Parts: sequence; C-alpha cells; structure tokens
Amino acid sequence: MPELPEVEVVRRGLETWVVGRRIESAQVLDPRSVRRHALGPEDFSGQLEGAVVLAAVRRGKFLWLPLADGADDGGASTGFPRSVGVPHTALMAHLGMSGQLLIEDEDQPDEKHLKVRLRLAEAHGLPPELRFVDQRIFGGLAVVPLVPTDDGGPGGSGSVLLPLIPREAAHIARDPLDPLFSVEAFHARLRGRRTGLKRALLDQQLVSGIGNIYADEALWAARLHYARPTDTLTRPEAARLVRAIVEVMERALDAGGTSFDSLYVNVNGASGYFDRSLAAYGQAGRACPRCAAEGRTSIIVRESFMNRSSYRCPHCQRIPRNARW
DNA sequence: TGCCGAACCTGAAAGC
DNA sequence: TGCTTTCAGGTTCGGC
Repeated sequence: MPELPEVEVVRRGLETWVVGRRIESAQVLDPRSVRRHALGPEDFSGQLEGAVVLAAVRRGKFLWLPLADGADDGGASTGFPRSVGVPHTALMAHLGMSGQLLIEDEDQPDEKHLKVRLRLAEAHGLPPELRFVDQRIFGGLAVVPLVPTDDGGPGGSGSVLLPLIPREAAHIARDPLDPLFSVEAFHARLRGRRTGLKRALLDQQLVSGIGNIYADEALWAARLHYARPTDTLTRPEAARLVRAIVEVMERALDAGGTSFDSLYVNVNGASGYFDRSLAAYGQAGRACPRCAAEGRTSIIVRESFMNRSSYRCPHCQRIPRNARW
C-alpha cells in the first residue's frame, strides 16, 4: 500500500512529468473519489480545466499540486514565474490504501478501478493523461484552497518556499523526513499525551507519514513496545525512535526509487520491494533477525491492537510497566 | 479537550 | 465448486 516513501516517489514523478503543464479537461468516473471536494464532481472538473500545475508538494502522505489559472498578477514575490500567477488553490491527493496516480498514453486501456482522468496539454511528446486509480476508494482528489501556515511553510519535499498549505492538510504535523522536523518538539508532544506509543505514531497530528508498517518496523528497530506510555519516553529514547523511523523510511524510499518506471508515476501497492527488508511487520512465526544475530532464538509475534495487526519481538520489545493498550 | 472505536471500501484468502 | 466470512488499513467522525 502507499506509504510515505511511495508517496514521495509519486511526487517526484509528478514533478518530472506534470509540473508546468496545463490541464485541458478532468473527467470524474466515480464521484466517491472526489467526495472531499465539497462542491461536487462538476465543480471539481470546472476548477481544473485550464489550470497550470506549478509544483508537486508533499507533507506526510498528503500530496498536492499548486495550481495557477494563467492570470498574471505579478507573482514575482512568491517565487513563481510571473507568467503563471499566484497559486490560490491546489489539486490535493491522498492515495489512501490503494490509490495510484499514473501517467499514461491515451491509447492505454482504462484500468478496472480508474476513478478520475485528467487530460494534459501536449508537451514534448510526454504522455497526455494523468489517471487516478483506486480500488478501495479510501483515497481521493479535491481542489482545495491554499492557506497560510505559521510553521514556516510546507517544508516537506517539493516545497516551493511559500507559507501555503492546503486547508485540509493544515492540521497535519511534519513528517520525520521533513528538514524542519524537530525531535525536541516531537518529544514534547509525546510527553504531553497520555496514550500508547504506537497510537501516538499513527496520529498524523503528532507526527505525519507513519502507517502501520513503518510504526512496527521503527518500534522494532528502536526496541520499544507499542504500548509504552508516551509520557514516560525519555529524550534519548525519542531520538532513537526518530532515527529508526528515518532509517527505515529512507531504506524504503531507496527501494521504491528503484522500481520507478519512466513511463509511470508508479504506486502499485506491492509490498514486494520492501518485503525483503522487513524485520517485524508481517513476519509472525519467523525468527527475530536481531536476536538471531546475537545468538538467541526469539519468534516474532502478531498481536491484535487498534483493530490492526501489530508485530513485535517478545525479547527485544518487552511489555512495559503501566502499558497503555 | 483528549482519547478511542466504528465506519468507510473492495478483493484476496480462508473456511465450510 | 461455490458461498460466506475474515482480513487488510488511513482517515474522519461521533461518543464518552
């Protein structure tokens, strides 16, 4: 499924293939995929037609394309080319569980779960269609207003140095790959909560971009139990956890990058490329690789937690006192 | 106000 | 073989 590294791969693909191009038309094949667009599918299409894509920006798993309508209102102070004006809106995308954004030629057959088709202006022989495909419909697209932020701007990958962010993503905290992410602020927010560590990691308002897989992998790498009370976490433990999150995400990003195809902005949801690197997630019944390396035998267990599956090593990640389930 | 669980959704896999 | 049930999980929203 698309996690932060996959979303970053998509963003880089959009930056290469879509930025600078004009949207000629937008066709909504399933209105459920634009349900976050409050004014409905027709308004969604109308707002996109004629707009120019200025950039591809990401924070956590939210991705957005700032748009210009072509009017020149003297945007030199914004850092954008004068010819395309100031962005007031953006095409925001969340891939949910199964979303894909694909750059394709028009003669490619429609995917079974094709939900939205954008027709792009011809440009140097680049494929003319940007397609949103989503099997489970947890993801979606919307044209949303950009609003100022008081935390230094988007900061995340693809930031265009404007203190603007989609209104619908303004509540999302920075992700650990964000250059402006602060371990001190993260630790302070953790200490201010009275919940378990994994619950906190999955809370996008505390830290964004972490899903079930990376939560389990990072907790394993940091030797922390998912039910550890957040208000007992020390500053060194928080730093160790952040290092673990960054390390596992960067490894996944490297692996995702290798699967990138020049014809596609490819998020196929396949866990295969990263499966080989997983130490805990999905490894129930297998030996803990760290314990094995240290001459012990400990078997990864699967436990039900938060209506999800959680995986941990019973030796490396022991149940804490005052565990918060 | 903060925390927590249900709901949304579809296809694959497992069970019968 | 075919039907039913279970499972997967990111985000939002309502209840406590």
